[in-house]
Amino acid sequence: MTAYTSYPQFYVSVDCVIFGFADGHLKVLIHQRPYAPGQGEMSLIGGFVQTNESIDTSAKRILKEFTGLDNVYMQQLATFGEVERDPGERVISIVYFALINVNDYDSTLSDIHNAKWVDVDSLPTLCFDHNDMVQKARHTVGETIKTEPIGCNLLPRYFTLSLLQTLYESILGTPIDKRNFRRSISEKDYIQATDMVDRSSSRRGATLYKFTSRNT
Amino acid sequence: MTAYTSYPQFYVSVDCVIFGFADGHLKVLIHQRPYAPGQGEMSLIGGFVQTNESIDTSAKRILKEFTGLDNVYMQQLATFGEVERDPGERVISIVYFALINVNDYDSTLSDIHNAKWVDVDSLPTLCFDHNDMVQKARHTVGETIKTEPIGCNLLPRYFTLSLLQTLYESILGTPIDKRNFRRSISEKDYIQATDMVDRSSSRRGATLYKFTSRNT
DNA sequence: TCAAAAGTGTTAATAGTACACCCATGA
DNA sequence: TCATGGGTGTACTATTAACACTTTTGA
Repeated sequence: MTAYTSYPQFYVSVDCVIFGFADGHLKVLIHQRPYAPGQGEMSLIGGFVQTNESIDTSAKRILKEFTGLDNVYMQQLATFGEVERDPGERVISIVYFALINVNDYDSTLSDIHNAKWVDVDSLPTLCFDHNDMVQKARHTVGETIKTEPIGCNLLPRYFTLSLLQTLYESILGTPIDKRNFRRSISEKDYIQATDMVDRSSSRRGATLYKFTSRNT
Repeated sequence: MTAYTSYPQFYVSVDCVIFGFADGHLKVLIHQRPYAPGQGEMSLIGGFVQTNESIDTSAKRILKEFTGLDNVYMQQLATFGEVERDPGERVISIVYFALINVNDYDSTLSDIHNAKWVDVDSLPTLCFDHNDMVQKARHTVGETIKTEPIGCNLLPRYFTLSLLQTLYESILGTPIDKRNFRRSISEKDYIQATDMVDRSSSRRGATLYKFTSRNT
């Protein structure tokens, strides 16, 4: 039980890159750090691992605290462990990213945590190595969305193909040909048309689609 | 400086999935765990993070201790943090994988550490969650080798195309068509022929190739 | 009637897959 | 002379990329 006592112990934190999609842009939830070091700087959502929880559980707890959400698509990204990454104390940080529907987000929590959604393409300077974390997370989301229907986690239940395309474009950072996009999407079996029509964004109206299995 | 004192601290270990290639098979270096818990069980190469080193540095140090090697291809894989993953104490383990040339391996270290190379396809039961670590590492190596010339780290400086193909087959776990393999490899610019011939494995002799830039 | 977004097919290029025989040599 | 591994090309299929016009409808 005590074979390890000669080894040092460390604070271990979890930082979450929480992605959302709004106004045609990929967004990240950040907040003002409430304590030193870096007090007042902008920061990813994070917290410390507790003794009674696994790191996955810890990530879910933190996400719930800041968004009000359970059952969210979440994935471990990487662990950041430079000695001086946190100028206060040595903290090893395990980074997760999450994809959430911003409409489900409990916006009353914004005030409590000084949190806000910012466009991933115009992110301010964040504390410590948090900008690196976002960059890496964004890259991974981009690679993943090419093959997996993870977009369902960022969109409302019903959505138009134009919105879906805008989502892909904002994640990948490149324009996509409309016809090629629609063909490739329809060859997969992720989504299906409904008989509903959205008239809010065009006179003609656009067919509303839904994901076939709402995978969390 | 003391804003974090109310949070718990943890032992943080690094476990390394060290891959080598010998006898036409992908191998992993494992050893007999010298201390409790799990004393005597087979284990990945690992150690504890020290206060004065980053986690990357820690991984390199551990690799050097067990193989004698510096400047090795190494990549962080994932962090394992179930509460009870180590039955002795709570230990959060950051996993790296490394690709080394088994000929460079200092085999005198085998005796010191009770280490041996075992075929990745007939791995014994390892302690804790180490089998999961190997499985995940192998998957990542397989994905990576499809697009990156990481094979150079597993092979001797000069090698035949047959050996290279065997390497790919052993990593991917599937047979590959010889002509297609040779074409696809020659379309990339990873490797170039030398004027040397290897006669050790065939009467006719096979052209020896080398990687164009020896990336570590 | 027109502005604005929705919707729709074809062609060319590229990448990937399947497949079988001759070559050079030492024993 | 023959057994062994080395070396080579072609046809088919699937995937990806490029590209422009018609439809619907509310203002």
